[in-house]
Amino acid sequence: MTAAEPTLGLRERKRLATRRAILLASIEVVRDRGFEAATVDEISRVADVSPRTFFNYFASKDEAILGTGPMLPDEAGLQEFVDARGSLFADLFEVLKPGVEKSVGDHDLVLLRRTVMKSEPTVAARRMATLHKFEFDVIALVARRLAAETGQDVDAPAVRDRARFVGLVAVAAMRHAWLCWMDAGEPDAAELLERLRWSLSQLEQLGAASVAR
Amino acid sequence: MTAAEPTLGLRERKRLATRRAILLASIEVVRDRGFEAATVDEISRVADVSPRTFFNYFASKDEAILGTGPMLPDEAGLQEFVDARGSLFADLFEVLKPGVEKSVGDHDLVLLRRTVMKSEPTVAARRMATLHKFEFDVIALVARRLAAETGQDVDAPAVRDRARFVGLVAVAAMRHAWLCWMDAGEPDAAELLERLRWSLSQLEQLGAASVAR
DNA sequence: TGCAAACTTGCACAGCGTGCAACAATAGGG
DNA sequence: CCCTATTGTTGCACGCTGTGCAAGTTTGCA
Repeated sequence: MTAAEPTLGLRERKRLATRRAILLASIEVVRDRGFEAATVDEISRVADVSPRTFFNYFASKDEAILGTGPMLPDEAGLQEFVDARGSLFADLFEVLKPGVEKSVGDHDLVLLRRTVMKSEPTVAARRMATLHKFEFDVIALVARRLAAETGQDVDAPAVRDRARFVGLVAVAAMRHAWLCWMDAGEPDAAELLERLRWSLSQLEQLGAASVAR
Repeated sequence: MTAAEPTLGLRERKRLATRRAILLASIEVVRDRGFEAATVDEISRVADVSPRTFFNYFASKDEAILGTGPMLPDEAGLQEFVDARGSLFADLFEVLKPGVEKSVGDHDLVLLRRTVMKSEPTVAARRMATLHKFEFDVIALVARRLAAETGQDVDAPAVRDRARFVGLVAVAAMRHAWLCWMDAGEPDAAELLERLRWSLSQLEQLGAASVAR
């Protein structure tokens, strides 16, 4: 589809296959044995690689089980957001969209992760740490936008403060969308995006709103 | 001052002293050696206890270095919030207040933690995981309030959804206040509380607001 | 004084994660 | 087809985290 890889070399294909095998094995073992009892030895055995190879692909057991956090687009996409002048949160939706879509790309992985998250609360807790870098990036991005809007410096205290607030709150809305999506058991990315758009839009109506209908 | 402990027994006092010695030693070692290089053996040596005793007080190295997350008040305080009918976020401030005050009670600890947080980004990231349980509790509490307000069940989908949103956003505001407070280098709890009140109140004005003055 | 409960410590052990060096497989040109 | 450089895999040794257990020590209390 995306004609970027004419024919991935054998080496590349094997690497991707091994990586995916370890990812799937990790979550399967956690599902079957529980998070605490899941060992790298067992995961490696299931994935059919040596324990040493496991650590060639993932820096830690957590990384394989939890996955990495979502990502922001490249500089071009970021600049587009900085220059946009729509509603702040509506524009944020557009810039968050590709990263969210990508993070739920592997269908099997998403389904496995979901069952694990529900039964293993410690996994959900640890996953939070992966959001920290993402939050940091979002805050920096919002600061760029606010600085551009107001002509102030990105390091101006007022900009920093406001960007932090907007960034943190936006990521909170993103997590809200994600949690509700997981809860509802919807498998597709489309529903997640719709929920994300809705959650972000809700931020602008926090003052007026009460409980939903 | 707080006349709750007439005279703490010798045993109790020793326990508290040991606990605090380990806490301080942990952060000092991290400050001096860095987070990665800080070992339990070294921390125990500085705190003058055996490594085994370290784990009698803290379940993990992280717990000693990161501290536990903030806490909600007891059932009486919770019920007060559930029954209150002021602005939701203003009432939330009141119920969050005691936990926040307590979490920054030990002055030396707060100052040490601050310097460590600034120089060791991995510490800040790991600290996020400690917020997960707190967030969960806040969401459950907000659900109780919304259910009481509307006469619906706490498990009604609309209540769950809205409580999740309000809870996540409120914790985001709390983190905003905390981060700005750390940044500003203000040592007292009073400033933190003022910032918390302000951040929570900002939530209600997200739609209208732009960058600060 | 003497007993019970609680605390500390050493020891053995399983698991995580890394550096290193040997070995295997692939890429790519002659 | 072969040779070589590059890249990936594996075993091994090692240090660190965290736990169960049992022996020894300190405190609480009658």
